[in-house]
Amino acid sequence: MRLLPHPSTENIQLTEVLRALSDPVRLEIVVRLALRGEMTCGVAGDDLGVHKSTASHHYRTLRESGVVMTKQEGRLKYMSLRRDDLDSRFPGLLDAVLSAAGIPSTGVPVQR
Amino acid sequence: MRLLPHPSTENIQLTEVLRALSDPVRLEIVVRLALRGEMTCGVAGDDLGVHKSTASHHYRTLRESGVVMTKQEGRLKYMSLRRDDLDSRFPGLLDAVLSAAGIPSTGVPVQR
DNA sequence: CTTATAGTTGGATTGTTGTCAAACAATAAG
DNA sequence: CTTATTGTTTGACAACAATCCAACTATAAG
Repeated sequence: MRLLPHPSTENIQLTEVLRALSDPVRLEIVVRLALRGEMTCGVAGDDLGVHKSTASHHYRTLRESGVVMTKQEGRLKYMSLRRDDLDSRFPGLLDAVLSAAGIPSTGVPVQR
Repeated sequence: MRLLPHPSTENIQLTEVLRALSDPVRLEIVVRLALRGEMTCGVAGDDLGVHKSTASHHYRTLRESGVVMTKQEGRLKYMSLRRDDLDSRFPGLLDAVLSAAGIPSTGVPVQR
């Protein structure tokens, strides 16, 4: 199992995250990851309406911005949302975006 | 007093808002508006390190994406954050972004 | 009317981005 | 070893975006 290069939590930049999320194709990938959890690139990129190489570029943008974590197992690559990292760095941001994108709230701790 | 063309609340698009907020110059303008409330373009764009025409383009991007409202009075143009519109369309999003950008929470109703 | 102020517009430039297609790399399976 | 699968890389291209400068518009003030 190999891990690909990712930014550390403290190096995740707000504007880069917002930019990563501002593309409809990437946002759809993020929504899928939020709904169904970790999945392979193939599944995440299925029926997106773009070429697989285009999708691959989007995976990279999402990884380099710190939005997703990717690990390789065999010939598959598994992507997952970096929920905890994003929540700790930018509390409430991911939930607000997912909710705005039509996803039911995920029961993240309420701030009192 | 004149109003410039703005998207209606229901026509504010999530990806456009995220894109508008993903530029450091525009995010700084938004932060200023959040901290100090309505202000003229001149004040909002002071000391941003970009030419005034560049700032003007950013005002337009912010307005067309639905992030700010602009009204003209005399020879001045006043910009303000469309807080209520953004909150109603994408609850929690603006607060999360502002908080991530280093602004103290603004006492928006806690979700229970 | 002339001048100053506030901001926009258009052109030019430079760099970035989203896309596809084709070639490639790496792993797994026969 | 050969073939199939999964995903990346490279090149090309068109569209877009950020920037500056200069010219412009509109209002206000003298």
